[in-house]
Amino acid sequence: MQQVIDFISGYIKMSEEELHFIADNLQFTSFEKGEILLQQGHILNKMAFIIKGAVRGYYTDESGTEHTLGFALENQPLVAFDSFTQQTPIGFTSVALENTETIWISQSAFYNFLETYPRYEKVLRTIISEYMTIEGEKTKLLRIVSAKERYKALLETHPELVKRVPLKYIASYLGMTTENLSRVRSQK
Amino acid sequence: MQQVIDFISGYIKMSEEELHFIADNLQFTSFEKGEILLQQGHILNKMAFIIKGAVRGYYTDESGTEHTLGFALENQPLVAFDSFTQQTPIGFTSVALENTETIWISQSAFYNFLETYPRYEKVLRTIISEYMTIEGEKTKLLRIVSAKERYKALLETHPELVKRVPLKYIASYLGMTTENLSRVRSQK
DNA sequence: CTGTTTTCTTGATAATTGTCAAGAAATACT
DNA sequence: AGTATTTCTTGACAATTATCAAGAAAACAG
Repeated sequence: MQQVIDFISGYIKMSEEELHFIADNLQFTSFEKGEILLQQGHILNKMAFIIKGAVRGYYTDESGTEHTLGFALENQPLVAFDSFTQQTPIGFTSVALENTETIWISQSAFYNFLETYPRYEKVLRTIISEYMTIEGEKTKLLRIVSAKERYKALLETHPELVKRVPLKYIASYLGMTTENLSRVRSQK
Repeated sequence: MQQVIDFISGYIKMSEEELHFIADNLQFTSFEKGEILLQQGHILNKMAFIIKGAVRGYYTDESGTEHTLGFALENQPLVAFDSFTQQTPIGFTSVALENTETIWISQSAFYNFLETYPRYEKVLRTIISEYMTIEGEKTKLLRIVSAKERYKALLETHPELVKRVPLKYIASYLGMTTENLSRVRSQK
C-alpha cells in the first residue's frame, strides 16, 4: 500500500483526504508463478500496481506463436491504458514470472478519484507521457538490426531484466530465437 | 480549419464558445517537400494537425543511420506527446514527404483550453488511448519475423501508405533494406 | 522535351539467423 | 538429496537477409 502512495507522491503531494480515498479503494491480490494477471482479448475494468514480483507481457499471433512485448517489475503500474479507456479487448496477456503481489483499483473508483480531485489529471498525463517515452525507447531497441547489438543495448539499459528473466523470454522480447541469443551471448 | 473542428467533433459536441477559442489560437504553416516539421533533440512547445500532405517520422541513431518510425497523413495530429508534456527533447525528426499544410496550437493555448473546458480531459484521454492502440499494432507488425509477411501485413492494413510513400522509406519502416523489400514485392 | 537526379530492380556473394537435434546445466519438486 | 522438469548451450545445415555493384525506371527541373 505504501508503495502505491510513494509512487503517486513522486508526482504530487497528496492530501490526507486523497490518501484515504485511494486507500479505501484498493484491493490486494497475489499471483503464483505462472498465473495470469491480464488475458488477451478480455475487457479491462481495473488497473494494477505491482508490489512485488515480475510479470511478462506477450501476445499470441494467428499462428499461435507468442511474442513477448515487455516486462513489469515491482513498483510499476500494470495497465492496458487503451483497453481500460476505450473498453476494447486487451492486446496482450500478462503472466507472473515469479510469485507476484499486486494492488488493483477499479475503473469506477479511478474515474471517481479523477473527477473528485481533478488536479490528478495532470499527474495522469505525466505518467502517460513517461510511459510513451519508455515505449519509444523499446521501439528503437527493436529496430537495431543485428541481434548482438540488440542484446547489448538491452544489457546496458536493463541489466536487471537480463539477470532476472529466463533467457528464452529475453530472446522472444528481442525478436530472436533462444539459440541465437545463446550464441550472441557467448560471443564477447 | 474545418478539418480540425471535424476531428475534435468526432469525439465531443463542441459549443460555439469552445469553437471560437480553438479558432482564435491556431496558426497555419506550409511546408515544402523535404522541409522539417519537428527536429529530433528539440523541445516541443506546440502541437500540429496535418491539413494536407504526408510526413515521415524517423530517428537517427549514434552511427548516423536513419530509422523510419512512422508516417502521418492529412487529418491526423502530429505530436510528440512525451516531449510536449514533459518538456524533454523530441525523440524523432518529422520531414514532409510532399508539400504539406499544417495547423499548430501552442502549449500554453492548449493547456489554457483544457483548464477552461475540463470536459476535454476525457477527449484527450480517448485520443491518447487510441494512439496507444495504433502504436501497439505497429509494435506487433515489427515483430513479424519474415520480411515478406511484414510487408504483406502492412499492405493489408495500410495500402494507402504503400502507394503513397517511396518504397525506400517503407523498407526502413519495416526494418529491412530497400533491396530486400524490392525482392519481397516481386515474389507473389 | 531533355537531361539530371532520385528511386527501384536485379545479380552475385557473404553474413546472419533460423531450424532441428542432442546433450549439459540449472531449477523445481517431493 | 535425488529425480524430474525446465532452461540453456552447442553443432550442422538450410534459409533469409545484407552488402556491393550496376543498370532500368520514374520523377523532377529548366
